[in-house]
Amino acid sequence: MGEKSEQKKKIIISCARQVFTEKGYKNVTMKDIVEACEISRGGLYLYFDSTEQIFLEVLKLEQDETDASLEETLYEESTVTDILMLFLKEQKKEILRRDDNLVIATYEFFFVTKFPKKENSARRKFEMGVKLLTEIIEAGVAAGEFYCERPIVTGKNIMFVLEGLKVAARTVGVSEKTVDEQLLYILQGLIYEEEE
Amino acid sequence: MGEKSEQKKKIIISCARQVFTEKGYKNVTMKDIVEACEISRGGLYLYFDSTEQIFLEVLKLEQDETDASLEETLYEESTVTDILMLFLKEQKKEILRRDDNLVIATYEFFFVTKFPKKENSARRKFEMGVKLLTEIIEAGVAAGEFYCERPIVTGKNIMFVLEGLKVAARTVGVSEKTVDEQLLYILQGLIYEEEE
Amino acid sequence: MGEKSEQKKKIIISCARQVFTEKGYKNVTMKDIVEACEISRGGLYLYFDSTEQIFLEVLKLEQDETDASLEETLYEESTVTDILMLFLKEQKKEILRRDDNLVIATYEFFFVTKFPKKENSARRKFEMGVKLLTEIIEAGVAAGEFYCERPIVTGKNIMFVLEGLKVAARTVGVSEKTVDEQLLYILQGLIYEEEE
Amino acid sequence: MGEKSEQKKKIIISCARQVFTEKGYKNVTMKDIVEACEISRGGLYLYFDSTEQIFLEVLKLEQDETDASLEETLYEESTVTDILMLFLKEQKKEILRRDDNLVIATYEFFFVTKFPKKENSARRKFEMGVKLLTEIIEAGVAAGEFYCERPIVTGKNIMFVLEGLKVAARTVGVSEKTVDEQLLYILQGLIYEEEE
DNA sequence: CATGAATGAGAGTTCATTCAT
DNA sequence: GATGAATGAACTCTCATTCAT
Repeated sequence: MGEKSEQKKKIIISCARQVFTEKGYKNVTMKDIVEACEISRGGLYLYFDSTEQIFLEVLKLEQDETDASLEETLYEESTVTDILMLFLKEQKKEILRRDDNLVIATYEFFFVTKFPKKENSARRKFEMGVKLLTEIIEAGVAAGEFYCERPIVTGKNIMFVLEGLKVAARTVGVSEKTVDEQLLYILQGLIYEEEE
Repeated sequence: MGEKSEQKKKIIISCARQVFTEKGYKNVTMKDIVEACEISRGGLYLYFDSTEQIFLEVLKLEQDETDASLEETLYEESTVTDILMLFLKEQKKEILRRDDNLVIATYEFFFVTKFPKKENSARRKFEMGVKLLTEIIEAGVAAGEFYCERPIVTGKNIMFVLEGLKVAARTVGVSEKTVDEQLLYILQGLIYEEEE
Repeated sequence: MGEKSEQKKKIIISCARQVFTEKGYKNVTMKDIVEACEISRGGLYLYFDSTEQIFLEVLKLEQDETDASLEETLYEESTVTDILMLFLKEQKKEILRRDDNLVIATYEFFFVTKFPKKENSARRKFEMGVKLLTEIIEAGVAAGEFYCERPIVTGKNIMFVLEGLKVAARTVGVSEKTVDEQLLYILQGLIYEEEE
Repeated sequence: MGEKSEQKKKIIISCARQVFTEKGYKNVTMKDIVEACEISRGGLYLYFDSTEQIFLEVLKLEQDETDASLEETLYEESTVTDILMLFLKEQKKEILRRDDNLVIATYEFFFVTKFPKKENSARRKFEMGVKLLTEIIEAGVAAGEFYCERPIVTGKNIMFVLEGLKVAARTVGVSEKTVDEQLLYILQGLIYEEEE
């Protein structure tokens, strides 16, 4: 497959992403994707063999983009607290976002497929989150902005809270107020409070 | 429907529960349930119209049982800390449980079905968790065992962490060590530390 | 599946037989059979999973019928020569029969499927033919009607000639005259000629 | 089409022959041939429109080669019996040959295609076999080596036996011993036995 | 001439749902 | 009420064939 094919592949992945966003993972058929791409039935099979394969590519693309945007924006901020707040703000967006949103499909996917533990991109994403938070916290402690005894455990804790919020938002429902409340709670748990 | 019918319905729900436990929500077909119940194809339709309906009943049953068992066991303990620890221990079991386990199916279900907000039993369960934790925390504060400024927010926070752990255990994988670490972290965040 | 199902199965096999007769083996699709049976698409799958399975049943039925008819008719004759002639006459019919005829489909089937040597019904049929001929010849020799040194080898030889005629009739074409000529040749090779 | 095209055509036919040898006739798709030839999909259609057309060319090539080799080798032998034995030995090879072998595909082809009687190369081959055998037998009779009343009928008979063996070898299975037995039987039927 | 991406008809298969018994 | 055979819509996947480049 030449360059052109790569181009086409990307278009398919992009259309498919939209479909997964709307219907989740398991509900999506090859036919859905065919129709979304305005491609022929057989045409799709030239590039991909199954919805699973396509979804994996969607995830890969997703990850690359996330990685890039994180790096880019985070380190422009001045204080560690600002960085953390920016991170949490991004998370808030992802938690509450209703429209363009792969979160559900991703959960479904990892629930259902017996994923080969390595190459599990969700895990990578989670671990990167923990690492990032840990670094931020450590930097904050060093800068005298934060108080934290075990940054790694706290980092993980925050990631679990965020994960819980994401899921809850899509199952039981979570109000923006609740999200704000929780993010503030996280922040306050870290910020050094002199009066204590 | 007479008594006999009620009886039959219960049998179906019980068999179906097993199926959902094994295959999640979306993967389960009416055929699967028919086979598990050793009932006739048409017979099943006398009681239920869809897997969705059946799953809702499974959830309802589940809830009743959970409610009952919670009430029962919790208030036998002596100290508030003990009660909290017992609660967390139960949660740990649910987080790590691999075999008999409706968690995945439940998530899937609430992801996919545009749930009628009322009657959302997952929400009720979550809220009950928050309420229980809040009560425990308040009792703990009153007893001088805990320190906590806003019990409700902390209660929610704990529930989100637990939710995050549950999901993570089924997607990216979570070790028992990590679970213990997080539960301990929760506990330590509450217990009044005099030296501070 | 109860008795009624058995009934239905037989109807399907019978319709399918017709289809195989007309189109050979490989050309037949499940759809063809569905249409021939005037059954629903899914209905067929209640009874059979593949054309292969159906064809095997057709063959089985075929065999049973052949076995029965052979036994029945053969032993009514008076002299061994008459018996042999009757057998050959039957074979002639099968060689030349153009209309109701599974021969081609059967060859195709055994060409293409890597048949489990045992359970190969074509083999059984061939061997039964050899056995029958051998017995006839031996009886003929005993009765002083035939001359033959090694009845088994001759029996096989005759079966191979008949096999060759059958195939040739369906590939290169064989005239009735040629068939008669060959059958006569076989007969003359056996009948004791005193003048020699 | 120029010389170059002829060249290409031959390459295609040669590759296709290999494919037919491995998969029979009906199982071969244009795709298979495209892949075997390492030619482009569209390219193949410049030369041939269907697998049928290609197979016909394969057969033609086959025939030319067979013709040539027969002529060449046969008439080097000294006695008629030797010539016949050589012929039968060649046939034995073809009967038992498992690997490089178009026999099955050829049968399949002539079963399925409603062959235009003329241009039926299988028929030509069969008739050439009969003619050759008849000549050999007649020569043998003239030389006093064979005894035979109607050489043409006997020639046909031998061809039918060989045909039967070929088919049987590919359907019900035939041991080498059986082939030898039959070839010997043919030979003994011809050789003049003085003691009689 | 040559390429190979694209098309769409059609085969195989599964399942929710109905309905005569 | 209960049964399970039957239906047909929908999905997956393959391949002969075309056509812009």
